[in-house]
Amino acid sequence: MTSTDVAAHVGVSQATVARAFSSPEKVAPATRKRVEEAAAELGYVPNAIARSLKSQRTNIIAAVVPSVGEYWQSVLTAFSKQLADRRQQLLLFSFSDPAQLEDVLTSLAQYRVDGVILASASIDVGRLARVGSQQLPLVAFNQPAASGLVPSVSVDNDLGMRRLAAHVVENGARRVAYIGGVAATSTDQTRYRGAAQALAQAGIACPYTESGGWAYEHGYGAARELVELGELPDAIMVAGDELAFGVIDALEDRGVSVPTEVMVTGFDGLPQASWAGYDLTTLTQPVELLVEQAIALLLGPSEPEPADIVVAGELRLGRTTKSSSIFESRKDHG
Amino acid sequence: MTSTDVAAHVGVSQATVARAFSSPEKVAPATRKRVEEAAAELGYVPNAIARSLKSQRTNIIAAVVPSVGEYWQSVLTAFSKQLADRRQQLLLFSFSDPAQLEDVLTSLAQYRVDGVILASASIDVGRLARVGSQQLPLVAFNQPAASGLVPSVSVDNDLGMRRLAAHVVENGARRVAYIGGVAATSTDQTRYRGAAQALAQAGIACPYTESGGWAYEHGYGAARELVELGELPDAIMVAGDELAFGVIDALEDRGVSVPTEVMVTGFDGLPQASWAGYDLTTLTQPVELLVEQAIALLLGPSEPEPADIVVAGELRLGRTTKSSSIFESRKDHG
DNA sequence: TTGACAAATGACTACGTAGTCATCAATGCT
DNA sequence: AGCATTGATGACTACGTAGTCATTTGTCAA
Repeated sequence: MTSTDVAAHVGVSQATVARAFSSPEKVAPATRKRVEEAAAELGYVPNAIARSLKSQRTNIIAAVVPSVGEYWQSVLTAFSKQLADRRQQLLLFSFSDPAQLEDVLTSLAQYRVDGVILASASIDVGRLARVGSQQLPLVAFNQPAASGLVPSVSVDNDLGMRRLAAHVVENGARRVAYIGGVAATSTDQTRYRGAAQALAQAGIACPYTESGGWAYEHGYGAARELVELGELPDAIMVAGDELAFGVIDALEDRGVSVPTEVMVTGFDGLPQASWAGYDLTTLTQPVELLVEQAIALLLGPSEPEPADIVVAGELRLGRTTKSSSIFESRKDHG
Repeated sequence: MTSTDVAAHVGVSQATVARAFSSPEKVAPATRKRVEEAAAELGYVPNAIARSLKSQRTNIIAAVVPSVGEYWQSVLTAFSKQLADRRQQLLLFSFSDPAQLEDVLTSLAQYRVDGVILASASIDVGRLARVGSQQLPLVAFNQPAASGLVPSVSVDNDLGMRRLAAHVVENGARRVAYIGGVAATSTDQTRYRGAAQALAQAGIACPYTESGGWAYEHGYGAARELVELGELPDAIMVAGDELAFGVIDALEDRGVSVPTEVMVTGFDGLPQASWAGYDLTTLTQPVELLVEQAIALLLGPSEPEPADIVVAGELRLGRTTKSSSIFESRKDHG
């Protein structure tokens, strides 16, 4: 069923049928009505493939996103919603292993999408630059390393961690440990640096432990080791919420009470951070806003010149840093 | 940069360049090599849009998925992974409100995808039938109502709930309450029926409470009301894991201990069910297997005649139904 | 009444590819 | 040597649409 078929049925030319759908104002109301009725009757729907070929616009945005991780899923949800509002479709490319990225980018290139959102901490800078060098509109999402190379949108990792650090210090923490995700990623580095520097200003050291991933079990494992080594700090700052959930569960499984004995902070502001079971102190990323900015960069009127948009997050205070009496007394003396 | 450009550069015809990419075995090795080198040099990548137009296959599968819900996110992840393995792309159509479905299906029709996965509990049967009546390959995912109308793949909701019910009875529960999601959905109905019938066989009633949604806060709210009404049962069977997390947190927030005072079961087997903080007894859906079956139906060699594939889930026993001494004694006397 | 002008529509073509068919060279067989 | 067969390649065209340009129709004013 093509526009030509409909045209024959109505007794007009194919061009008129095409116009009736793509620019209705150029067709006389009476004609338009006849075309629409015939289309409905025959079950005709414009072919987006053919339109894309002719018009050189697909109305499709590709998202390259890691296939695991609570955080990325929430980002994906936001993208899908906001793109739908703008009548764009989302072509999803997910990968579990950075090694697959090569394949992903290859098949991505074939689809002539209108833009690409690159969301992953683990894309190395070289590859990024190569992708960016194509004429394809591209936005890096929450990838501090992309700064300057390609347009990017991120939460203010540094500021966020500083605020969390200030908060735990204010609540009386004097010894602080940091549990990171993957040390090789720029996100991990930026966050740790923020925490370490803020703590250093208060004269507090901040030893770093790499958990090796961003998932619950990585956090659980890292915290378990910390407990087994003894010497628990007053607070553990964790690089991501999902890790933090694992840290909390590992602590409590071993009889270490949060926050009475150890405070815990996260980062991301996942929905689960607000669940009563965790009620985590964390930095909530304004995901909707970040996504909005990313889409604006992509679909904006002009070519997005390499712009780096950094948005501040919001401090969420949960029970995991409620100052206990121990810390309170210490605060008084400090 | 088109195949014609590459052809001119190499000194062969456009047809040969096209063949070098789409069916390399039909091109002499030497020629193929020259074409590949020229393509790499010029940065040529085949245009999937044009190919789709010509070949009438897009290699794109559309997924229509609710934009919220932990469960759907895990399903989506599985689809995206498995489709990538089969060199298919995933075009994502998400919706937060069933009213948006009309729009979604309209734009979906334009893209001439090779198949559609319809994953939602809240698509009404009439609409389903209408979509199914097109010649478009379609699979309904976890939608009991689709049976007979369109090919479908689901977990065995009935069996799963029966097994959970048997388990709580075995652990000594005598009074059981059921918290559902959205009563109008077939998933909710099927699950409740399974639980109610299994419990009836043990002579136990199973009052149903609708929570009004599938999210954490719906479960939390429903459980809070249950507590405030007093008369707590021995066990609460919940229609979904995410709801169950809310139920557990609501109970413990109000000083009701799980499982000592009340047992809780879920359904779905989300990753978080295995987190130590919840360690939920639930029915784990074999998501990877379900997805595999759905894709097989879609991409299978023949037209998928309306087949209903039902796969059994796996019982996961967590601490939320560990039989306490109270129940143990009761079990002895039972 | 006629010329000027706008609105509506039709004819035609290009977008980039892949499949069909034809052509040509090389090989194997009798 | 002559013929059939196979493999490699080129010419050509269709896929379904939208934009360009030309043509027709209708309207209004002088």
